[in-house]
Amino acid sequence: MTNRRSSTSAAGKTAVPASPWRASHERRRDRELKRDAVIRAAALEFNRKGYHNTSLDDIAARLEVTKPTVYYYVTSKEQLLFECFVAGVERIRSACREVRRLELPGRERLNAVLRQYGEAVASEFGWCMVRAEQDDLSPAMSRHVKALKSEIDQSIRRLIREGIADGSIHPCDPKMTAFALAGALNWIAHWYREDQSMSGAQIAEAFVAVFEAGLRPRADGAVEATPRRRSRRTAPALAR
Amino acid sequence: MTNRRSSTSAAGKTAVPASPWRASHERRRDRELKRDAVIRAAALEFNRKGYHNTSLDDIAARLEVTKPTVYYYVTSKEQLLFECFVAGVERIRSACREVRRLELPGRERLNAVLRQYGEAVASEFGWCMVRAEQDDLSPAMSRHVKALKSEIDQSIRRLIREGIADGSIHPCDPKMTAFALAGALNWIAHWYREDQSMSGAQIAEAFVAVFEAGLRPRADGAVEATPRRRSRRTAPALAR
DNA sequence: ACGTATGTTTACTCACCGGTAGGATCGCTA
DNA sequence: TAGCGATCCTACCGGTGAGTAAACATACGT
Repeated sequence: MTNRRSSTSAAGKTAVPASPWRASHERRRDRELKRDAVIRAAALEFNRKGYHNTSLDDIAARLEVTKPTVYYYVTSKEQLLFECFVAGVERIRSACREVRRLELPGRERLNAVLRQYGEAVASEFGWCMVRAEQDDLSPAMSRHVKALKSEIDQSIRRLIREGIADGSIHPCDPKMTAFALAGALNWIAHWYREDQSMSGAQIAEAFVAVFEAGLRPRADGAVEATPRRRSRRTAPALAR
Repeated sequence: MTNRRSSTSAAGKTAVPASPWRASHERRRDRELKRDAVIRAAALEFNRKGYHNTSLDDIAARLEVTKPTVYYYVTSKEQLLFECFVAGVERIRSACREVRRLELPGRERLNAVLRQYGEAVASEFGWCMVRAEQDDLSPAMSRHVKALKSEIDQSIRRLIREGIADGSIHPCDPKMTAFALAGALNWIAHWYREDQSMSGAQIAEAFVAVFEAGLRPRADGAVEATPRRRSRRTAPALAR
């Protein structure tokens, strides 16, 4: 849930059992916990019915409180969406940062990011992350969202360029390729609700395999880049 | 715009200049034209601001008429969205049908469909096509939408299977591959509004190239499957 | 014991928007 | 030119849902 204010100066384990600070610390901590619960509840509800079809009463009901209580932890419905978005996207951003330390060929680093990306999109915040549109947000927040998305896009493009440079990635147009990869992964949020026959990690892995191989048959007989577990089930759903 | 009722029995060119039927024919034709204009206006407006942030007054304003006039051609806002969806999707469906006649390897046939798919998503109806969610539609229409989407999905999967069978497509999981392809293409609708540096056809072509090649370098030196026209421009946008 | 922080409620306002009733207008036909 | 159907308007209704005011409750510090 990636919340700031996670450190309230000193820790609560200060031996003193009845420290005058403890209570206020615990309250503050409690508050954070509740706030996160509110955001999570919003994400779950947005998942089910979409942003516009979810009222704050719905979210409140899920938490078994009333609407004003929700407003006690959050200033607006818009902010709720924004926080959900951030929660989802933060995971990808950190993956982008982490990967820069790795001394691996570009493609491997890219794959690592894509895997995290896929899992994030399949998480409870995936829907919000993917559907948070400028239409639904104030200009200020919209800009913020756009900036975060753009940052990720640029990271992916850079990884692609680096991969091409070090020969681990087939020469291609970085921009279009990044769009294609991100799009495929983003779309997971649309069908994952209905078709949960695989875990987020499994989906991410399967997608990476698809991306790597491409459609055209390969000269070398390599069939699958990664050992695959077949999860055979009658699987519905589609483009949607 | 793919509208039924396009043939009103006889044609208007019956030599008789003042046929008593002509007027009514022309009126009927006129009506269809106007109806299509309404739907198109809705699509354009949904494009700009999203379904929920577009009021029927907005749509009416774009047409320089009033809301009841819109209702004269359409029974509900929901229907408007539905029609836009159908307009977009129909193009893909017909591509799927057409392609079955072609005596080509599976991959080529798949590519043909994907190209149409990409162009459809980049059209004015792309947004509606892609974003028409069950959340926004009545159960009945939602089912209808789902069925159409599913049909397309199944077509793509079949083409993939056939391609694998005839050796023109690298062995892979048809379901996941179809999801990845459709997702990448669907997502075009999200960024195409902001980044129109390429035409729909160009984007479709670029995507097909990406899909074909895959990320992993190829043993054969083939760099690009299709001769590419570079459209160099500073291009913004990203994952979104 | 008592004021004060914090947390939660009831009860409300207010704007917007989908949809409709009913009337005015225009062009065609007789 | 009276009449009729098609088209489009003004004016309205009703529901919904975001957001708020203010009371109420509980626990905390003193």
